[in-house]
Amino acid sequence: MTEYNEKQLDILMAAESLFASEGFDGTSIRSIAKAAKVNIAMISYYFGSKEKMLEALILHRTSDMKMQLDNIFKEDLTPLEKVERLIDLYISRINKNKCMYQILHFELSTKKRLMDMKSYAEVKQQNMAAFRKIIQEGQESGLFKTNINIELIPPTIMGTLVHFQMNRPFFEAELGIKTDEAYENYIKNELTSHIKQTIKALLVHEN
Amino acid sequence: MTEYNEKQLDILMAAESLFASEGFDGTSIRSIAKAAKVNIAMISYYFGSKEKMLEALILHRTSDMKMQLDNIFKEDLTPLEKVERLIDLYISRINKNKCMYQILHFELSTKKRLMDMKSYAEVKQQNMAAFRKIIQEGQESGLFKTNINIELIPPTIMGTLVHFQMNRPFFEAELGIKTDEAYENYIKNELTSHIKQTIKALLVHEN
DNA sequence: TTAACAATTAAACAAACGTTTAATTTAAAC
DNA sequence: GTTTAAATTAAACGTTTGTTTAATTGTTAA
Repeated sequence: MTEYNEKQLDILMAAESLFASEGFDGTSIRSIAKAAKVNIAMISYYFGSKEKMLEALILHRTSDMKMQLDNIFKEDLTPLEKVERLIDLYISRINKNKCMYQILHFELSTKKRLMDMKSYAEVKQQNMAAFRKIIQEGQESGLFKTNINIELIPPTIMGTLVHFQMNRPFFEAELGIKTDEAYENYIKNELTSHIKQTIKALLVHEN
Repeated sequence: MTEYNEKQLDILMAAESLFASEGFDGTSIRSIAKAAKVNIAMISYYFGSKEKMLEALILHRTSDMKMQLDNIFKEDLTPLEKVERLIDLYISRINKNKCMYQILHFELSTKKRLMDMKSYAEVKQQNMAAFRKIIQEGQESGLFKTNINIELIPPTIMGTLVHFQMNRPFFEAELGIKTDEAYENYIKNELTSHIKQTIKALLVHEN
């Protein structure tokens, strides 16, 4: 893991915020330099180019994620509890890294900058492997149904949240949400329990 | 509904495809003109500016969607059949308008070009109202559970599909999908039935 | 103190950008 | 055939873009 000094981190954080709200192509290095309070030449000086800085940023954040993931799945819980724990983890992580996911979303969908994304793909693979293991554990103990498509459950979990975030203005109007706090609370409570309820209904036999 | 001549449609279609794959800021009017085989001045001539052309494009596509929606919900089906029908509609529509959804996704998430999007918001509202009506119908007849959050079901349906599309390279590798045809078939079959199964499990009392 | 290197700056660079101009061609109407 | 307006063009416009240069300041070590 590469280390960055304070000024380099200033640049990366300013870039992250701007890339997320304006897009990579919509953000000039002059605006990044201004936000980070450094000279525009510092970006090329430290990172080589605007594009290499994006790579550095993505690498920086995804290696962060990898560390977070490792600290889970060590406790002794039932498969269902583990699934719920994983949903909580997904949601909090996406919320914490909103900007980075925004950027990743666009960069993944565009063919313009076909950067490696190897680091991100690794995180996703680890995620999927861990998830599959939990589900199979639940299936073997007879708790979970077996006629399900395991690979498509994470898309349902993450997709629901991301779609909600993407259409925030619409749902704020639809649900009468007026403050940032109320919005965050809605995600923490209603949205989280909707996702858990949905996955539970899909997985667990009704008795 | 504004009508466009053939050349104007050429421009709009070229722009749609490029905006989707390169992003709005990543696409130059010169590349659009080249793809549409017109002089670069024709874009300003017909639409006023690059940004106004994007507005025209979004308006053009969303008014298309509004028309499509009206032709549903007239048949005599059970609530569950209607839900399944709606899921099919969602999926085929997102698939048919992949490019436009790509563009909308980015434009909604960015604060850069705060265009009205009134037309799109209308479509979403109509969608939600129609969906709510179906669910309540099912609840009143005792078929559907009542402890559910109706507003969050469309995000689960659409989010699952969009997340799958967004991470296409990952899922192609994960699922061993090698051709475009196999990918489209996977969406038509496995993904569609996963979504139906999930929503059904959430909505319907077992047996 | 001086040598060496890192950090920082203002200025300049060519290239690409969206848009406009002014001239020309095409098409339609009379 | 002439007139009138629309369609189309190449060229130029002024900005903004990402990057580099060359000079200066700051820091560290001998």
